[in-house]
Amino acid sequence: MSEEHDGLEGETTRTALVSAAFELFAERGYDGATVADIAVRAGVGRRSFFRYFPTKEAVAFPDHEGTLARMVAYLRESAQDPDPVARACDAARLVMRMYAQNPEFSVRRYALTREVTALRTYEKTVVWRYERALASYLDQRFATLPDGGIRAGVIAAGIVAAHNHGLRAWLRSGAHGDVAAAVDRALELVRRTWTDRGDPVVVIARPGTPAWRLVQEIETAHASDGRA
Amino acid sequence: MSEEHDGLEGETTRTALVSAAFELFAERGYDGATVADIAVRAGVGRRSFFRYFPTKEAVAFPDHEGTLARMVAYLRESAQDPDPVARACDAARLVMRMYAQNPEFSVRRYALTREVTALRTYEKTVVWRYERALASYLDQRFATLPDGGIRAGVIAAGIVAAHNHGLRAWLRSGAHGDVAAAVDRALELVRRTWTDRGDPVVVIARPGTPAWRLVQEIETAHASDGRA
DNA sequence: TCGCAGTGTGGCACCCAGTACCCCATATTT
DNA sequence: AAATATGGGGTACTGGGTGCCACACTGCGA
Repeated sequence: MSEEHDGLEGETTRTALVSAAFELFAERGYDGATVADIAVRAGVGRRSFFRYFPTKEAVAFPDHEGTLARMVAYLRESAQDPDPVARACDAARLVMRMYAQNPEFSVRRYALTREVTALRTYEKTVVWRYERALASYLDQRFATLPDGGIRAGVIAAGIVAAHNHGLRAWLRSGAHGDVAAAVDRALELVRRTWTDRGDPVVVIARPGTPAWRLVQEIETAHASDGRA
Repeated sequence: MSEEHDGLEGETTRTALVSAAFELFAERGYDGATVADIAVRAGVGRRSFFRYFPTKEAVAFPDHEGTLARMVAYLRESAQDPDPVARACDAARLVMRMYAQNPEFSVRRYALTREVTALRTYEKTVVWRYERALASYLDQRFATLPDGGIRAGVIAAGIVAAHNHGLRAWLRSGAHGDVAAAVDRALELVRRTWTDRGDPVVVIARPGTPAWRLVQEIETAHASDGRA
């Protein structure tokens, strides 16, 4: 137990490892910094590094576990939402917000991830977990639909792709501009094409038909359009 | 140069490494078989293993490099196809056919990949390369569309998800049934929702209108529907 | 026939991530 | 004060991956 702590005890060693890692990655690059180096700078033993992070790559994505847990919780309480696709899009926005909370950190990590193969690989497994969460949620909601499983997988993949497209454009720009707007725009494309718009209604009206009659016709047609 | 060769020389050491690897994986599991073991059984030095495969995981996916190359070539010569989404779906079918060529091998690899984390991770990077190829192709074709980049990414992700859904259903079944049909069904969902169907045509015809007149109306309307 | 490059291979030696095991310090309990 | 849980440190080991060098073979020109 050393004399100098940065303040809080308990959660600090973890964050100390993260900042030490990113310092060293900036100084010597990812491969140039060993786990032993990181542990030394963080003031802990090498062995302790692996108590906090299962692999060296994991230290670069310290906040994804929590976000995934929040997403799963969010989806669990969304079992009754009338528009599952929109709800899944909202769940994806949780990830965007996590990135938006630390723009500088996110941008640095993005740059690092672009150039280090091991981190790109690890990132894919992280993204995969999000996609799986969305897909299994949609799968439940689509249980009664024909090809529900396929739809669920395809839509989940589309949501993740759209979300990441918007997010990465923002990251490439150096976190200038509005992330939420970029992600919203991308997600809206997915939501629009996959939320069931139903069949178009054709009303045949002879001249002289009152307007309220037309409205009534259209509304009853739309009302009977839902599959439920 | 040993006395016993299996026949062909030159390409054989690579395939020898692959079969040695799968033998040992079946006997001792993935982690139980070291690269040195594989090399010994294949009759080559440990160092030579890494001349043929960059990592231990890569030996489990020996045929994906070639398939990716074929997909890229196929897409390169598809620059004029009127229906890019359908073309991208066809490109994805190349992967399905590669799996269908060796059903037993594919099933065994699938089982192995399910239970070994390292292989699942590696598989994601493989899939990622296919998705990137499809996305960049669609991106070129959608260059003039608004949100073309987003569409490209989303559709590519959807195609990959649909393809893998059909493929994995077949693999889980032990390679019984028709892969092509399963993949076609899944891909058709994607193609249908993303190929521009244009606006529906409404023909107003009074009683007595001859049938050829109706057909003519509809066809001219459809002909002027394309964006080109 | 003799070099001589190019290429594929084996054999080290080495680095480092990740793990099993043991030990120690502190805190809590009895 | 002794015993016990707990969390972290240290050590040694396994195994993937790399750099380097030496060696064999092949084909080429002198």
